[in-house]
Amino acid sequence: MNSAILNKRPGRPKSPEKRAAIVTAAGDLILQSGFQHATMDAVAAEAGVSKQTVYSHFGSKDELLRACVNGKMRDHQVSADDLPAAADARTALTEVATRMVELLQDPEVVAMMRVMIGELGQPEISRTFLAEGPNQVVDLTAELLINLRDHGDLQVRNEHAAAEVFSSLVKGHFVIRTLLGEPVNLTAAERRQHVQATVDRFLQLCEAGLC
Amino acid sequence: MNSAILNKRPGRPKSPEKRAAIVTAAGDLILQSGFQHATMDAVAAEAGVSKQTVYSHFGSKDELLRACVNGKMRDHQVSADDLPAAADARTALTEVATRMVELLQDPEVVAMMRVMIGELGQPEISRTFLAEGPNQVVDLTAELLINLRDHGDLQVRNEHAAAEVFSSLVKGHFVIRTLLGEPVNLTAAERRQHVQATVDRFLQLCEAGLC
DNA sequence: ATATTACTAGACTGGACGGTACAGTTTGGA
DNA sequence: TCCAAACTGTACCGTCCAGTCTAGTAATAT
Repeated sequence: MNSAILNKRPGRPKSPEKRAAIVTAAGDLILQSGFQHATMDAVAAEAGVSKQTVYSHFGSKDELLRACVNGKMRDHQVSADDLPAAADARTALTEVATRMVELLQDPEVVAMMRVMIGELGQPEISRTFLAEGPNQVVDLTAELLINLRDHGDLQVRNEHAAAEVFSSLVKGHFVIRTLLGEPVNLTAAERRQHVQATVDRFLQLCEAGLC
Repeated sequence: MNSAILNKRPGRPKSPEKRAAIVTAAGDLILQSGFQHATMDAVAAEAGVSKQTVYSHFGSKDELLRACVNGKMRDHQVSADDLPAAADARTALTEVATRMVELLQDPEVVAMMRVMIGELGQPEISRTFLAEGPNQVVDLTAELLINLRDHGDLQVRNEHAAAEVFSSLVKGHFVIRTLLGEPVNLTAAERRQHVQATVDRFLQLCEAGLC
């Protein structure tokens, strides 16, 4: 049935497992030590696969890396479904800020940002990353702010500017430090404290009409 | 006199001009297209100098790059001298924010950040950059806040946390966008507007006791 | 069973690049 | 003037790496 649909060609089909192993290996290597350190030989070895197999699944290193980045982006993608439903501004914003902090502390996410920033080479890739990552977060936050204004207890002047302020406050000085290699290890308590302070500040700005 | 001090060795002295040309060439190439794209051959060609001369001034590529980064850092260094003297909080903060925005828009600075972030290779270099760059800015801002509290019209709870909030607000969403390759072209008016909004917000937070 | 394709293992090519060697030229100090 | 060292130019070495080739083996569709 399905085989009739999936296999139009005779002979041994390509193993999806091997393909997955290759992508995983490449991802690991990239996030471990950057883009150009992930050689095709290393990928093949790490995936437990011959180099030729790598080239049979992916035509070139570029293609493999693109597939790899796309996969990672899918893994960490945020969408409208992630928006909290609470109409109470403080609760909703606290929830969002917490998720944002978690995201920013995720080593995979950080490594990905680092690679994206360092690799000027593929402008389309970093463009996509920006759109699906940071910009997407701001856009979704703006959406949330509109919801809170319309059906909640928040006053917002310019939702997009406000969303940028909020995300800036959440990011704080952590991101740049992490990107530059200084390990930032927040305890759960510190994370909570930062989130709360951020939400307090943002709410204050909204009340004062400065957002 | 001085020649007796400067030249202990016989023979032709190394040309400082060539040394400078090499560093400049390397800097240009690095900022243009990253770290590993600046090959020694390219540096030599760009500097109008033979490769051997490059190696006579700098023992290795690493050494050249270090010298190069140090030079750039000296060029853009901020120090306590840059702190505004005004006791009026709004004036002083506006001035600082303006300088920060200018710094963040400087293509050289951005390129340097990008290189530092992308190049995990030399931890000491990026560590230094962090300390002399972003961290230094925050520290100096904190110093300014103390001055304003002690001799001015500002209330600040925790000067360091406040400085981080301030710098985060100034940076906003621009930095990450720029780093990811999206050109952010602010008109002078937009820059002024952003600075003013930032200062307004920060002052509001201070008055509310949230900084 | 057979054709067809996937896969392995390893040798290989070609180009890029860091660094060296060397022969000859220039430049400055003593 | 003469020596020592800085330069140039070019050839060269070793290494790394993307990508290819080959010969043999394993799996699967017909």
